Amino acid sequence: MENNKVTIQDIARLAGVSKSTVSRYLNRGYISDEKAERIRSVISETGFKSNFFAKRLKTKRSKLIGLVLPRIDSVSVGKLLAGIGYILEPAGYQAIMLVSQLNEKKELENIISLYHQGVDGIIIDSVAITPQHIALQQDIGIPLLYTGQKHPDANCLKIDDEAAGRMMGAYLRQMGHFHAVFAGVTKTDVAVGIERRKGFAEAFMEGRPEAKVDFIETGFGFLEAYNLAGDMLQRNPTVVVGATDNISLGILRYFHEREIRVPEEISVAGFGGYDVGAVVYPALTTIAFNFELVGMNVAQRMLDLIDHRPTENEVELPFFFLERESVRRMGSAESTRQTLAGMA
Amino acid sequence: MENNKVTIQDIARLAGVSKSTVSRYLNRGYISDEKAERIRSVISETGFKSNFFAKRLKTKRSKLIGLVLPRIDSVSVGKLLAGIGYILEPAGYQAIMLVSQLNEKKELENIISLYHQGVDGIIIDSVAITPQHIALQQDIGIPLLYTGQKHPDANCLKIDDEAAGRMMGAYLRQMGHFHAVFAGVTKTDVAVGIERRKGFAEAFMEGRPEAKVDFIETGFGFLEAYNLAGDMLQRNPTVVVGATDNISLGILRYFHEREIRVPEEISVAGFGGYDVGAVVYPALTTIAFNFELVGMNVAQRMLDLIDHRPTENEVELPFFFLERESVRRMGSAESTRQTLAGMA
DNA sequence: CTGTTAGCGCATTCAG
DNA sequence: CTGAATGCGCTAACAG
Repeated sequence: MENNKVTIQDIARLAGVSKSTVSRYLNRGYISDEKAERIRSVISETGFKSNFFAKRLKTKRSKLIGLVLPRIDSVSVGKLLAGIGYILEPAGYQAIMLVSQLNEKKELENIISLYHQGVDGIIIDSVAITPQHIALQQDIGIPLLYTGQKHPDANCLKIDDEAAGRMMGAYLRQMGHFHAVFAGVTKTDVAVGIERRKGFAEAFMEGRPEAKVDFIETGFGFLEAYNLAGDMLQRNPTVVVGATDNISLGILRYFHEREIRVPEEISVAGFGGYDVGAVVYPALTTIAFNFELVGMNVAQRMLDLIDHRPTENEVELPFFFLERESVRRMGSAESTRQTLAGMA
Repeated sequence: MENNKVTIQDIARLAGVSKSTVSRYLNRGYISDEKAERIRSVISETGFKSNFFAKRLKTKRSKLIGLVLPRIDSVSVGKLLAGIGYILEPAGYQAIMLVSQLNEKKELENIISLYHQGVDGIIIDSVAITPQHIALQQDIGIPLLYTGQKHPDANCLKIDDEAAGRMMGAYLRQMGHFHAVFAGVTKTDVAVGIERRKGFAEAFMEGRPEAKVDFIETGFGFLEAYNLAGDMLQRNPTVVVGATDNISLGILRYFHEREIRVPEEISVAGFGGYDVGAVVYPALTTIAFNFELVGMNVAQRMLDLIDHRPTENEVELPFFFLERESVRRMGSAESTRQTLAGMA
C-alpha cells in the first residue's frame, strides 16, 4: 500500500522489464512465465495497485455505474440497492449514487452529472420520464436504464403496476367488496399514480356497474395518509386501498386510534409487501413486490447494455399476493341479508 | 454534451487561445476579461465539461467520498445516507458506496478497495473496529472516519450508546419496573451489543440489588426476535427491552398474537425511534436517534478532515426519549397491593 | 513474446 | 496576463 506512490514504472524497473510488459501482465498478457513470475512477486512486495484515474483516462471505461434515486431512506429503495449490489459487485462494478428528492429536474441534473463523471451506465429509479429524459439519451453515449417508470422510447425494467392493481381489484371484488376508496398519489408518478390505480379500478368494477371506486390523492408518507383517513371514511367504503403500504399503514393507525375495527368494520389493503406490514395489527393484506429481485434484474440488464449484449425491452417483473388479516370477506353479511329477505 | 468529445483543446482552438488559458479560466485564473468571455461563450455553446479522470490524474483529488455500510436496506442506514448527502452534495462531493453485509472482513476489503479507487476519504458505518482497521490507517494516506462504533485510536463520531442505554434504564426504573429482559445482539457489535446494554443495566439496577436484568441474545431482524419472544416471556419480566426497534417490533407482534396485552400485562421498549414504531399498537416507547443528523455531522467532519481543519475526536451525538404507549407505570399495581396488605 | 513510441485530457511550471 | 512545454500513470499500436 505504502503511500500510493508505486507506479507501473517502478515495478517495471524493479522487475527488470518494460512498462508495457507490466501492463500486459496486468491485463490479458502475452507474457513468458518467467517474467510474469518476477512481476508478480514485485507487485505483491510493493503492494502495487494500478492508478484508477490513469487507467480510466486511457480505457474510457470506468467500471462505475451511476445510480439516480428518488430518495434514499425508503424501504423499497433500500431493497432495490441491495439487489443491484448483488449483481454489480461480483462483476467488478461499483455504484455511485445521487438522490433526486422526488424532483424531476434534479433527476435530470443528476443523470447529466453522473454522465460527466464518466460512469459506464446509469440506472434511474425514476419519478417520471419526461421528454427531456428521452432527448438526453441522444446526447449521451452511455446506456440509461429506467426502473420505477416506463416509457416506450427508453430502456425500462419495472414491475407491471397495472397488473398488480388488477390483481388487487379482482381479489377485493371476489371477496365481495363493492365500494372502495383508492388512496393514491399524484398522476405525475405514472406507475403508481396512474397504472396501479387504473388496473385496480378496472378489475374491481368489471361487470359491476353498481360497484364504486372513489379516489383520494395523498402523498407517499404515512403521516399524510393518516391525516386524510377521515375523508376516506366519510365516503363510507367497504374497503380502502392504499397505493403503497406506507399509505395503508397510516390509515390503519388512524382507524386504530378511533377504535374502528379492521377488518370487521372496514377492510384495508396496500401495495408493496414491506416487512412492517406483517407486524402491524391487523397484518396488512398487500401485493408484494420483490424489489431486491428488481434490483438484480436491473443491474444485470445494465451490464448487458454496457457489453452490447442483446436485451429485450419492456420486460416487467413478477409480484405476488400476500393475504393477511386486514381484508374481510363480505359474503356472509350479504348471504345473511338474502336469507332474511327470503324469509320475509 | 455531444458525444463527450469536446476537450479543453477544442475549446482553446475555437476561442483562439491556448489550452493553458482555458485551464486557467476553468480554475481560478489570471485571465483578461475579453478572453474569459470568449472562452465562456465557446464553452456554453459546446456544452464542454472537463474530463473527470484526466483532471483527477493531475490533481490527485477525486471529490469522491467512499462509504462503507454494514447493509443498505435498513432504516437507520437510509437516514444516515440522507444526512450525508445533505452535506456532501452542496460541497461538490459525491459518494461511492460499498456494502459489507455485516461482515468485518468484507468491511476491511471495502475500505482498501475504495482507497485504491482514489477517494478522498472514507466514512465507515462499522460493525466492529478491529486491530486491522487501526493498522490500515497507517498505510492509507486519506482520512478514515468511523460511525456506529468507536475506538480511541480512530476518528469516530457516533451516538453515545451507553448514555442512551442509561436513559432507558433510568426511565424504566422510575416507572417502577424491577425485572427487565434485555433482548440484545452479539457482543461483536460493541456499540449496540455492549455499550447500550451496559448503560441500561447500570441505570436500571442502580441502588436496587433486588432488581434484575436478564439478557437474551438475538439478531437484528424482527423475525429472530419474534421467535425468541417466548423465551423472554418465560423469564416473567415486567418489561422487555429490545436493543433495537426492530427487535421490539418482533416481540410486540408475538405478544399480540398470543393476546398478551401491552402494556397492561407486560411493557415493551426499544431503541432507534423508527417511524414504524409509531404506527404499531401500542405505539412503541423508544430512545430516538436522529440518524440523519448523525449523517450530517459525519459528512461535515469528513470534509474537515480532508481539508486539514482541526476537529475534536470522540464527539458523541444527541438522542432523545420518545414516550409513547408501550410502557406502563408499575406504581398503581404496587400501591394497590400495599393497600390490600394494609387492610389485611 | 517484448520493448519503444505515442498519446488519453488536463494542470502547471516556465519564459515571455 | 499568456502560450509552450512537460508529465500525471497507464494502455495500445508498432516493430521487432
